[in-house]
Amino acid sequence: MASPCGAVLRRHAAVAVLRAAAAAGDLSKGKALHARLITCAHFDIVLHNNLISFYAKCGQVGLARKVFDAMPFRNAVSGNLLMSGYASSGRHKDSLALLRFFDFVLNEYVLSAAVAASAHVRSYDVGRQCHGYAVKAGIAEQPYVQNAVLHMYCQCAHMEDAVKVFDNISGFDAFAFNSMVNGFLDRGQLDGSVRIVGGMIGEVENWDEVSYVAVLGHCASMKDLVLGGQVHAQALKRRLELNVFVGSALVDMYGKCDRARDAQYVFDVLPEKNVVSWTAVMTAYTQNELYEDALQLFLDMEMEGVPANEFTYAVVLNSCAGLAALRNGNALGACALKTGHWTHLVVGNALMNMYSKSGSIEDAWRVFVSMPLCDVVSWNLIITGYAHHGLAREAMEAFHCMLSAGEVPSYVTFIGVLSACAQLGLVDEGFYYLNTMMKEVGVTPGKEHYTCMVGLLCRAGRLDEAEQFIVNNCIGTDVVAWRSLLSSCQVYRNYGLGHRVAEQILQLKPNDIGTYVLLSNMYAKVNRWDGVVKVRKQMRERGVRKEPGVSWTQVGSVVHVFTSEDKVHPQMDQITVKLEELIDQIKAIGYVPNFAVVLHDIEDEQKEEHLMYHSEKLALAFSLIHTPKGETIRLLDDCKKYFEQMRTMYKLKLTFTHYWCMANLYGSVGLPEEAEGLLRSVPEDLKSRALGGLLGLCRFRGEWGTGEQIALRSFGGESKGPSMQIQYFNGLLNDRLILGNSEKEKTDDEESETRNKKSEYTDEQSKPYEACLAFC
DNA sequence: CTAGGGTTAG
Repeated sequence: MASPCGAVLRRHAAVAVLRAAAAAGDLSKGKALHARLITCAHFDIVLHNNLISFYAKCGQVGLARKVFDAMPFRNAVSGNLLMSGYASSGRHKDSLALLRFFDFVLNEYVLSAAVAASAHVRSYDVGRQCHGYAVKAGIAEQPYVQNAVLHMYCQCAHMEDAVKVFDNISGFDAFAFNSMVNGFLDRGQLDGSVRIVGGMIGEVENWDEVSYVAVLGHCASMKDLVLGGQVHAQALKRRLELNVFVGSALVDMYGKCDRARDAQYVFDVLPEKNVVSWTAVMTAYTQNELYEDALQLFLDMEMEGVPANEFTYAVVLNSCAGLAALRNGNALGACALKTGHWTHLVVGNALMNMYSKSGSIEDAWRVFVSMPLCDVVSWNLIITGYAHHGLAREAMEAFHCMLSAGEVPSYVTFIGVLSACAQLGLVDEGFYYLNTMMKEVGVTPGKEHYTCMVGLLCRAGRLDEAEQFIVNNCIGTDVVAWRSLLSSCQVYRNYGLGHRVAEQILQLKPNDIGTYVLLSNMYAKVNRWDGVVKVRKQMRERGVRKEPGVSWTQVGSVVHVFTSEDKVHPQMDQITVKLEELIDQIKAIGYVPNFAVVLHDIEDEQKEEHLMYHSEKLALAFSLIHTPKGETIRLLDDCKKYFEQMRTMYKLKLTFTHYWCMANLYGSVGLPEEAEGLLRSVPEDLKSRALGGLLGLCRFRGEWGTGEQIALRSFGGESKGPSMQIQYFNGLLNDRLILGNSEKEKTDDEESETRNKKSEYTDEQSKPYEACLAFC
């Protein structure tokens, strides 16, 4: 029997049950009650609102909406409940769309929800309108509204507006400070975040855990390990280091400050690890070049049953990129496809990066065209990827596509574009991009761009202009720019300028081996042996040594890394036996042992050992033991890394020898496509000689057909006629060794050394591998 | 019957 009093009682009971069901997440209990209420209850706004609240908390925002739509009268509470329902299921757009249907006055609750939704969808316009409404309604000063507005301006990248709101707040409010720090960090405005963090330091006792995360993010961006350590100490004091958010932020901070071990320690003590903390520690490893450890952690994570997300895939793919581990990268790409993460922007970008760094620009392109959406990073990857691979025309074409797609080029874009211009010798275009277009899009040229321009001028043989350019643009203290000029001086045999440049560089006291090699070579060319002595002396003083060689290969799913004189590999005995066997075999067919070219003298008795323990040889012997007959062995080492650095980062003018060695290395480890691709990028003036390297390889392997094809293709449409090409190829067949035709082929390193000592050093290090492959 | 900010990628 329904009486008014009974109805009220029942309504109170129903509200209590709904709240309990919502707290327990018990959808069916609440639904059953709803069904009963429809038949017998007296419905008012409060009961309706409770139903909305219940459905929203159970994640059934669609049902909550049905209740809302069916209400005869609604109030601000109904609106707010529905909006927060949409917010918690991430449907911020739908939440904003509701505003048009609200037939009641918006209060501070609804407005802060609306402003928060605008922040989520990054809609400055809607957010500002809401702010205006709040000002008119006189509730803009309410703390919740004010903070939501402040956060909205930060998210929508209008820091000027945010600062205005921020300045209006009196006293210390953790929320406001946190939003400001994160806003500045997202925009990369470190000066701004320094100011805000400065204001927070005296208020540590008022920080909440989000403050720790924000300030740690600031330390990570600034690489401020001193402040970071202090924040860590404060977190320990308040037992916050075990909080998964704070812990992950600490891991990230240590990783970005180059402290991988500290990052690992923080991670290890975390009692609850989620996918973010796992990914953060993997990132720390990757950024500190501990790629194998990062990949191992990925497996550990899988073992723990924590599913990877798109960021995880991005990180492990970057580890693969660092290792040039094409097979792992491919497999991880397949996993990402299977788990549905492939379509994420970050995964696509990481895949492109991996393929590009592993030498397969075609695959990078395939990923690029199949990505559902791309951003400026994707375009940069494809442009710089093409430029890296010596495909400057394709790089320029991609750049023009980018412009017509309406994407705004960034700092990185112009590095790729200018280096492509340098490869193509497009001086005027280069200056147009530097002086006109970069201004138009608001990118301030940096050292990298100026260095590209130096390379461009050098490439065009305008060495004096290049020198002037260095001086005019105040990059005279940059060793890289001078190095670029110095190597060009050698190419163009301008030893007068070269000598001057060498003196300049010497004054800068560089600390990398490559520069000293160039310098000593330069002095040797002009017969200034006093200069060579000076270079050696400075090198010793600065403690510059040749870096130990590292090579790696993949057998099954494991990447094995070898260093020179490696003695720790568990299968070292087998490897040594195999290696001795191989060396005996190739000695029998006329191989004369060569020695690694180093700048330091090797004692006679150590020579044989150096030969034996050279890292590439170890990796090769290992691969041969473990790889089925006929399968391709992929062996990569620092040569590739150094080569790419010389070519792209330092913008060095490479000599024929560099290309030859690299192509030969690729060929000898079973990557003839890479060798061919590389040789296609050889500058015109060096082409015929570099081509000889690849043809020689074909000859060595008895691949006549391939050799002929390469000869035809590489010369096709260019200066020489077909018959000449074949003749050239055939002519090479008669030489026992390709390098036999010139004494200039010695590596730049040691030319002076060889001249003095008439020693047995040559650059034919790759030859034994060819022989090995011919045998096995 | 109602509310805010955070960690991982290039």
